[in-house]
Amino acid sequence: MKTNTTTIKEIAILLGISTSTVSRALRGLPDIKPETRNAVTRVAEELDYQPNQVAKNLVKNSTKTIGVVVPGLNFYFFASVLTSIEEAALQAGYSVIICQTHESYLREVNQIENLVNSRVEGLIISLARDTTHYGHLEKLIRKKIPVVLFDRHSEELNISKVIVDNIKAAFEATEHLIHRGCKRLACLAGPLNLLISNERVQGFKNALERYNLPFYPEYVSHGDFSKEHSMLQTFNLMNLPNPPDGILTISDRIGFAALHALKQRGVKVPEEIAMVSFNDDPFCNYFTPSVSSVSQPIQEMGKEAVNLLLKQIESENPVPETVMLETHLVVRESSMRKIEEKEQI
Amino acid sequence: MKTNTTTIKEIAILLGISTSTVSRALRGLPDIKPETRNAVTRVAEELDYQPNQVAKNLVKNSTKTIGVVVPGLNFYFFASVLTSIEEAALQAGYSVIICQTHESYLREVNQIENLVNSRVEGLIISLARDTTHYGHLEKLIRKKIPVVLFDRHSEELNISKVIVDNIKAAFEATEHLIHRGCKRLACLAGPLNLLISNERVQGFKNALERYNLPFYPEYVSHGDFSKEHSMLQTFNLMNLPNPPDGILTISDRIGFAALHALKQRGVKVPEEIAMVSFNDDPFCNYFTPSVSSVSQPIQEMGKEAVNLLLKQIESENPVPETVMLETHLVVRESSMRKIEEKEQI
DNA sequence: AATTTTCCCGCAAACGATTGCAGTAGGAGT
DNA sequence: ACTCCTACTGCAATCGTTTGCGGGAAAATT
Repeated sequence: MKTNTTTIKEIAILLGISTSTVSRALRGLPDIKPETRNAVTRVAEELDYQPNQVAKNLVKNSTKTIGVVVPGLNFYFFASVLTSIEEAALQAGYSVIICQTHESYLREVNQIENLVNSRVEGLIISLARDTTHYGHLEKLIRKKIPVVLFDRHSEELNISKVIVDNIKAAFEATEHLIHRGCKRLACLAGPLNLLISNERVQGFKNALERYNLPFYPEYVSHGDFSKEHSMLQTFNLMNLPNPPDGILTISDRIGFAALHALKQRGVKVPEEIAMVSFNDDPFCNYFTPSVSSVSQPIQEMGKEAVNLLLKQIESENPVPETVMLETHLVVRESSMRKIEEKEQI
Repeated sequence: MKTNTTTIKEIAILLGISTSTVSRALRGLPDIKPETRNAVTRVAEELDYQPNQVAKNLVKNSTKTIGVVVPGLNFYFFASVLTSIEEAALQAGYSVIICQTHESYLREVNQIENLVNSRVEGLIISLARDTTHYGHLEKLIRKKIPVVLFDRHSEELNISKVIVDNIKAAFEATEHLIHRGCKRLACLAGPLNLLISNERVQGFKNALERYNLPFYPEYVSHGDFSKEHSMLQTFNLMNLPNPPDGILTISDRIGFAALHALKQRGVKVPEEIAMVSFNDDPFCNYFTPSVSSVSQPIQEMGKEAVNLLLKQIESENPVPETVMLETHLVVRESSMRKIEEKEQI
């Protein structure tokens, strides 16, 4: 259907003046006689004039928008970071366009291309699960389009990032399990090509090593974050001849599914198996037992991502920066088993 | 920083031909000599030419985008509908711009205005909690901008909608509780001005009436969906001289909080209090007891919303349509109390 | 050889705004 | 009466595309 849009030209014709005068009048520029200004604003009001942002963008050669590309909105973590990104962007006078990749590499490439074609002034990206090569991102660098990666990044890329020390975070979470008396520790990880997953596994391993606990490869299981897969991974762990007594899951999505699986099996958490997870989803509180989880500084991540991006947009010759933020472990019931005296730290 | 963008003009100059030829060559239009076409595509490739969507939109006077405005992305329901909207839009060759209102009326007005200024070709909207007057939507009608409301709508507006029969859904959920032997039914509702909340309360009342159960106003409690408020509402119910033995919550967010509160009080669910909720969030499965909930046809809602919108965009004189979709109650543990013989239906 | 047709390609306007510069009218200054 | 400002306003170019129309050269027809 044909939309009713009034243009600056129509106003100009109606008043018998030029479009430039109308434009200036509407924007409150000086050098416009009060009477004409009033006339213009009155007519604009009457005709419900709304400036065409598309035309504005073209002439200004600037859209004042940034694109945000995330794997999905169904995850607490991304939905929340996104909200804080939006907030920070708004403060700076930018609007944001949100895109989901649904973990697909192809979609990621497409979405980024579309955003670039729509002339966003910068991109904040968290990589899809399936992204293993980075030509599309290198292209952005070549085109000098400001980019900031967060959470799901890649070491290969010389791009600004805002991340957390996943190795340290996982180390501390594992350490906590060890302190609570766990001896046979398992880890439910994500896909093999996902950096943050591997980093967390690394932290897990480091902790075992530090505390002289044996590391069995079969105790580290990789999955795709799905509920089904995660539960399967958990069952597999339980079917081992010597099941673990502590599990680190590298995401709440996995953790919740694992907990569910354990419940189905009638395993007592934390008595028989203690558990720590990642992301501190608000639902952690709702579970019985409530779930211990590594909390990421979501607000700050969004804010920092926007900061880094704006810095790039504004500076003439920006250098990639990496901002590393602090995590903290939120201890809840799922990891609080009673410990014997001698083990207490 | 200055972005490296190549324009059609640069290609034209480089090849000593006109921009129109370049434009036609790139778009595969006829009437271009194969050699020139090849030359153009080669240079375009080399220079990483990406068409400026902004300019395209301006001349075509069409953006092939639709705007989606939702209260927030943190809710399973909206995040999911959104995904299915995106899917359907993509199929039809449209991209979507997602906006959150964070339940604020002002934000809703702003976001819609921005989208209109950016010349989206239509809007799919679910109203903010705080939206009580509808001038901004009536303006859209006046401007003949296609709009579809979903879920959170208003009866005052003569606009296309895709909704569910909330009264019926709540009736059935309540009926189910009655069938499971509940006698003193309570309802945890949303804000007083929220239509879907009131509809669900109405369905709740209808069921009580139908089954000759008394209705006590103090058993219907209104809140703002927040965890804190919802828990408080639950405690208040429990503090009544004669606490309920069945609760209908009009959203999982409220339901989960209520369940949490009941657990804190040591109330046995469903034995002492049975519970049914709304939205069928996947987390319903994870709770102990798992939560009975009214499932909404999320996929269809998104698809239908896009359908209705496209119909408006394409037709010359569209009439508002209302699509009402079917819900179904998913019964889980939270409502399955053992019932005595005589009560069995 | 003259005419018609076909095949390519370019000119220029258009989309809806912004903006540098020029121009006009009226009043002030001398 | 002349110049000079000042205060407004309009012209026209511009942003990067698309597109209707016209035109020239080569090929085909007569």
